[in-house]
Amino acid sequence: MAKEFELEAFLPYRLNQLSTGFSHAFADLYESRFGISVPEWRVIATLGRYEDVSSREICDSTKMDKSKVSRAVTRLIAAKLIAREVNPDDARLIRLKLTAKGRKLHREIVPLAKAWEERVLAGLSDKDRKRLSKLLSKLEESLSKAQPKAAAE
Amino acid sequence: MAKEFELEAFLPYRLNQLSTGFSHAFADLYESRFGISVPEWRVIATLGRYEDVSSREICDSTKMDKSKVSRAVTRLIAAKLIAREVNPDDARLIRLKLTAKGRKLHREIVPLAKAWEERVLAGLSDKDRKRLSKLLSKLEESLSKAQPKAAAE
DNA sequence: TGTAATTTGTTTCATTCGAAACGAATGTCA
DNA sequence: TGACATTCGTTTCGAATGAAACAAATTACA
Repeated sequence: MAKEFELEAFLPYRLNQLSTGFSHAFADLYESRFGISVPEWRVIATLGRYEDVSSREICDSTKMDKSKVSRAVTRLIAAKLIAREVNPDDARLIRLKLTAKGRKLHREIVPLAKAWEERVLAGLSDKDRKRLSKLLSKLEESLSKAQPKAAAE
Repeated sequence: MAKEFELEAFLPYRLNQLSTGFSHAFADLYESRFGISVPEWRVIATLGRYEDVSSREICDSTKMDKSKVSRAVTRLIAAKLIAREVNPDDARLIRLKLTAKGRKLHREIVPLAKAWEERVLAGLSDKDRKRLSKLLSKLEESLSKAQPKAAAE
């Protein structure tokens, strides 16, 4: 029965430190330059990959709360970075897509993201990177099992 | 020049997913049972290891914002889980320590944390766990370099 | 000394958060 | 058809957030 407990070695704590640290560090890079926030960047990134998606699909894919997505979408439309279009088959679904301005931003920010990630991972060998990715996948899998919400049945 | 960008493979995004997912999953376990929040649990965990620390030291060690720590400390004192004591050498520093009630909570929650972590890591071999820990260390190191705040000079 | 700068912890403020309530649209099923 | 349930996206609401202002205590240093 161990009585010592080191918060610094505790997995959720370490992940939290890394997550908030990296998110802020990267956001510092693009927030001032492009005037978008973290949730907005995620919506842009999603639309850069999949055109014509609905808010709900963005929720699913980014696992962001739907009110968060709704607010990000509202701001991005106001900034004319994305456009909405009602789905003729289901008026509840709204088809979102990047505008020309949004595509331009996406083209500029993606290399920035890649360069930034590269710098963060600079100390890791190719083998280390693969290992890291694999281990994170295992954790993701473990999380999805632990989360009763996702495993709705 | 790759034009594809997958948010799901982007490091800060993955870390954020894991971090918020795990934090919530674990918090669900103790919030209802012990009536404490995430920042409060961190303060308790820190005081469980180091007695007689000041708020500032908790800030340093947990990397939480000082207003966050201040609020957590206020609530924990109100709940009689920790006690404050003015440092006779420097009246700005407040020596915090667990009360008997706080130590009891700590004794109960630590095994819970360990068991929970064990469950999350269940799919990983010992070797994988060591690798994960080492890789996270490298990322932590990379982050501390990238953060100009910490490297104040 | 004494004055300015720094440190510590609290509080204020505007913003952000997510859970829940909500309206509108669609689906289900008798 | 009609009644009820469900889904999608927005909005409301109370709580949490972090940056900045702040008071009190200490330190630096002229």
